[in-house]
Amino acid sequence: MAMSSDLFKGTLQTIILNLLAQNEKMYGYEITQKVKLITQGELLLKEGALYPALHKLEAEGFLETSTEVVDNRLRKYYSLSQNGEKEMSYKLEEAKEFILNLQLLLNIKPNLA
Amino acid sequence: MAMSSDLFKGTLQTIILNLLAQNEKMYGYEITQKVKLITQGELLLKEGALYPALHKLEAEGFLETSTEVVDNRLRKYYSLSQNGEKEMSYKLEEAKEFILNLQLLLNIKPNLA
DNA sequence: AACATATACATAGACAACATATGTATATAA
DNA sequence: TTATATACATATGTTGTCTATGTATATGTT
Repeated sequence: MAMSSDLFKGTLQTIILNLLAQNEKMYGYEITQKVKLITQGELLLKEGALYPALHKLEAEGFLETSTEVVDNRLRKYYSLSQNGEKEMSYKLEEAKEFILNLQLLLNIKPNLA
Repeated sequence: MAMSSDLFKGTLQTIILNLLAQNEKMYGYEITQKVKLITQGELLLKEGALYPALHKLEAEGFLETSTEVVDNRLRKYYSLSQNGEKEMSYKLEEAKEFILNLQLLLNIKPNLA
């Protein structure tokens, strides 16, 4: 990643799982571009961070893969397994708690609701 | 730290600087208790994380120290230097950006305003 | 009196995450 | 022809935090 330094450490898995929850199936390069788009270029997800994270999530049984060849280039699609959906829900709640606590600690106005 | 896993990685310096911006001077143990109180025990700041972080911030010139003896026990008070105040402002803005981007990526409703 | 817990500092070593750098390969734009 | 975009992957290094350990005093419990 880049720019905002290492604040995103620890959130990468949550981000990946959440994107896959919203998109059904995605391939690695697509994820990097999606993240870049959503954050307007402020977060640049590097291959050295992404691919090991994907492999780990797959090894843990949270992701399933299928490959396609497009324009003579390989695409490895990832999608959430059932366990992956559970893990995603869990990590999302955890992230919400994290954000609230961080806002409290930094004295930032928290979400109204 | 504990509980919410390693989500807080990368935010510790920002948290410390911000607490010192709000409290003028604090000692290490006090910081751990303050964090525990604010997060209702969800974030437990460990000495192995806190003290190295304080030493690093001091070495970088962001913190100044003074010692006092209370009840025969040493207290090492930390306070923000001028550079520390600047750094705090910078890191706070960075943290706000981070939270917004994270909320966007996780499809969580961001702060209204 | 003995023991555990709270207060208060500190460091050594392990681990995990992410960054940097590098590698392969095809397609397209300049 | 060269650079950039697409698309995968891994080896190595750095860094932050955690675990564990150490010292020492004060207080609360049994």
